[in-house]
Amino acid sequence: MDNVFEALNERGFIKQTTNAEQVTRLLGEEQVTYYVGFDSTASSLHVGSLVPIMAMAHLQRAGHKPIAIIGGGTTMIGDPTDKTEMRPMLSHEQISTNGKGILAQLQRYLNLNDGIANNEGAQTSSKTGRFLNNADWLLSVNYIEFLRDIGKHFRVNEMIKAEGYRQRLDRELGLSFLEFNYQLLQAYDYLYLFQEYGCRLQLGGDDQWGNILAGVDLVRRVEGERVHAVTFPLLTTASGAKMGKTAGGAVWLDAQRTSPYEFYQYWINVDDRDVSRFLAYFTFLPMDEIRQLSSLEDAAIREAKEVLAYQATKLAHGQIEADKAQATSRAAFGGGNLDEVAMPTSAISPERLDSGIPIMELFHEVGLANSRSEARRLVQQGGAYINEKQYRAIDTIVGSDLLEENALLLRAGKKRYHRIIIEN
RNA sequence: GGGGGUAUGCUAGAGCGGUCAAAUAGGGCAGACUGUAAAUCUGUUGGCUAUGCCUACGGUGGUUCGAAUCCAUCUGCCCCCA
Repeated sequence: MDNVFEALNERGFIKQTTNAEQVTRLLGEEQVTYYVGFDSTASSLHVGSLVPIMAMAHLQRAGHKPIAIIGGGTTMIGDPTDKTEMRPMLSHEQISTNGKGILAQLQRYLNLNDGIANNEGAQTSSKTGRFLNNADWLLSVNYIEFLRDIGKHFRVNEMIKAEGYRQRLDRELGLSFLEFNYQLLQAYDYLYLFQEYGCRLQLGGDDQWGNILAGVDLVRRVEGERVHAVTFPLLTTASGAKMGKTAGGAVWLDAQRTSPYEFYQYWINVDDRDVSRFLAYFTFLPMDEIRQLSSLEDAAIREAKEVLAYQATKLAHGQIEADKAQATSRAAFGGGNLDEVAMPTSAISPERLDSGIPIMELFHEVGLANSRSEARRLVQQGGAYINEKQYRAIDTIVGSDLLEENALLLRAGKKRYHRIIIEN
């Protein structure tokens, strides 16, 4: 059987490692406990977090044991490395609320227990991972002890050489002492997880390399043990944008924020040049199959995109939702039967429709336009369709005469659909 | 602690006291072209009971017939000195 590390590497997950050979050997010889920290500034993860999640899942499938932590303690400080400004600080309660949402999402990909609440949980196997909040150990840290036990291992001279800090210092942007400590806390996380759970591998985005290494060093200094680090490349789309950004903002894993259909559409609409990379990252399909899909050209690339969208949606929302999303998408764009399809739908009373509704009001109400003015523009510019017929007059009144099989199919622009059915 | 600067629409960034809902760029949206892709071109981009009205240029007060533009003060951010 292939070594997981090699498999990950083949899929493009590996950017830097402390030592590729040693990591490979470690993963081949024993069950390794590994950890990844997740941003807990929101109650949902977005597709950008999918890279670490998928990597964790590959590792767990190979028999290793994950720990996912949310930065209840560190988020309260704000990581200075990737930002030119401070990150927002959140309250403890806020973070643990967010954590619940994040855990639920991670559990779709990983076999994880809430390590905080029900550690005694029933169906745990040796692979079952943990979900922890670093606030649990960071908040109780005693400052003097921390300085003495941890702080003494850090050289300020070295810390300020780090790219992230240096940028902040060079630009005279200022770096608060609070932020300067971020690295120590993250390093301490690693030490703690090593001591408590025998964690010997940390993974993270490449921007975390410095912070992760600080942890590796700390473990070596304190415990005299060699632990490892692996980073993922930071994903951008072919057009240079950050991964997972779309018109309406981020693409979330939470079905409430980004519906499975929208999620599916995100992947379908991915840039051609991103397809093969994304298949490797965001699906579990064997590489042979991915290579085959990647060889498709021109319009046929859409087949590959469909596979990508279906697989990614299935992972995030389950097969049933993925099937629905696919059917909807196919119907909407492939000329299939739109009536049978699950798309955003709302109901309207027959009385209201009988008395007629201005087209602007209708498009605004169902969310295809954010305001009446926007709806007006949409109509004027020829982007408003009802039952696939374009309406350009802003004084159009939509009445029951337009019903087809008791429903109205609204479309805004080329891709956004909404169906209206009659209430009964 | 002292001195100075800055605060504008989704973002960046212009803005003479009237003609500013506010230049320009990016982003977004729509149209054309396409493959539900990219690139390109065009239009559009505060709200509304819509040839007009309302709300907006960090907060609050003031000067003025009239302020995003002037004054005072408060707040945030930044810089210099200590």
